[in-house]
Amino acid sequence: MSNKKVLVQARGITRSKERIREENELIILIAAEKVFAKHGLKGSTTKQIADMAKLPKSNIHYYFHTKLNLYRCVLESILVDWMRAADTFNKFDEPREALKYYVDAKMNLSRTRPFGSKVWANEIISGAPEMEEVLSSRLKKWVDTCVSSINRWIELKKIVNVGDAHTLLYMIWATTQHYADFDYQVMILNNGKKLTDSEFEEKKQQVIDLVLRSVGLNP
Amino acid sequence: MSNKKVLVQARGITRSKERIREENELIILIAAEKVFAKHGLKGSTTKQIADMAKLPKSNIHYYFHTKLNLYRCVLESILVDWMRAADTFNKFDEPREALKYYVDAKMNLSRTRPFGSKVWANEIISGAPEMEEVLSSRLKKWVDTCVSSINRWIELKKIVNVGDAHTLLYMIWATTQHYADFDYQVMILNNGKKLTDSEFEEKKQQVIDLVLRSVGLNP
DNA sequence: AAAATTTTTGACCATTTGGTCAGGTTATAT
DNA sequence: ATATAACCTGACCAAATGGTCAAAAATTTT
Repeated sequence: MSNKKVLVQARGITRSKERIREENELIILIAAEKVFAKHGLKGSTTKQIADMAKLPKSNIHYYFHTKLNLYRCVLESILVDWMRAADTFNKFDEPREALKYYVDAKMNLSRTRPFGSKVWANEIISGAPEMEEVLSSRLKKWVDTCVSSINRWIELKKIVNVGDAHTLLYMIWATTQHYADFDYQVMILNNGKKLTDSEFEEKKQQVIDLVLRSVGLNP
Repeated sequence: MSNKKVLVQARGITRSKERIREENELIILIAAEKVFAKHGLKGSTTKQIADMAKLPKSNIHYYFHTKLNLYRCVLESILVDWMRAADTFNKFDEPREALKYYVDAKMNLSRTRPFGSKVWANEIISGAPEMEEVLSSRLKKWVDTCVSSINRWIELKKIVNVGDAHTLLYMIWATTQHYADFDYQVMILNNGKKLTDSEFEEKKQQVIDLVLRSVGLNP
């Protein structure tokens, strides 16, 4: 019996069944994201996830059936946040605004959801066995519209001709995600201390400036 | 009995013992690098590595004793190449040259040794349990000298003031390694086709130009 | 050519792992 | 209040895994 449940019952309150499912699925998803981030799909064990969630292992299987299914659910839940950040790119006509807000959104995501970024990174590094379809359909489509925007900016001479627009996009992805995926390395090179919020804000602004200058815009 | 051995013996030639060890260790290291790149340390099995090397599992243990030791050897062997590329940065006084040749070297490494880059990425993502010391000693020292160079360029007004020099360094690392670590994603977004050599050369030049412009240099 | 050394490998083992299941508990509908 | 449905979990299992070992085969040394 969980501590939470004991507390709740001591007050004579009962959790509704719907709430129970909702709560536990969220607890497990959050725990799984951390464990998958650190060890990848194959390297993570359901026992580790259960311990992280402070639930018995059987409970994980009760809610998500298999480890692979839980993994897919984690990826899916990350995708939601990811696509929301992606939207910002097409909200602005001017490259200066679009790039600035997109980099800002991506950096914030790296700060607030580093484990999610790591799970994605692991998935892609290992050949995207579970995300192949998402990549070649949803992501491809989104990238194509971005590429069009960038190419239009180039035609209108609003930014420098970068050659292939993908190269710019990859630079933005890689640079912003670096602060999530390689946060441990960043910490070590920051004299062993995690970046403070204000240090992170500084870095964010610097990244924005680097990106703007890289396409010939004066920040 | 391996095919190779049969061939060799059919010609009445015997391999020297030293050569045997050298050869097999290399075969295993190359196989292990591929498997570790795809599944990480915990997710890779000695059986997978053995199959990839086309050797019996016992043979892996004969040469490297444990999986962890083999993993460390793989990391060590990657580090050699990695540090060689790093040297190019300090070979030039002018930022234009230094940045150009460093990005060039890093991009070439991503092209020729993608699996090594992935193993490193996995190691850092999972908190660098085996490479902590290397990171905080060798890498830290190298980064410090780079940061000094960059800061000097800024003082001499040879490049724009980028704020923290680390930010620039991270952008270069992230962007160049993206072509190794996320090669699968790059392929999908390149209409499912691997980048050809000439396409890769184009990308490389575009990355160099982006980096140079990002610090205010006209490529 | 015989002894010593190194390499090779199948058989084996203890442990770990993902997953099942029966039986108990808790909440909800009637 | 009782029946039904949902939730919970310890005990269990078959398969996979890292690693061992003894004995055979190949090579080098004497």
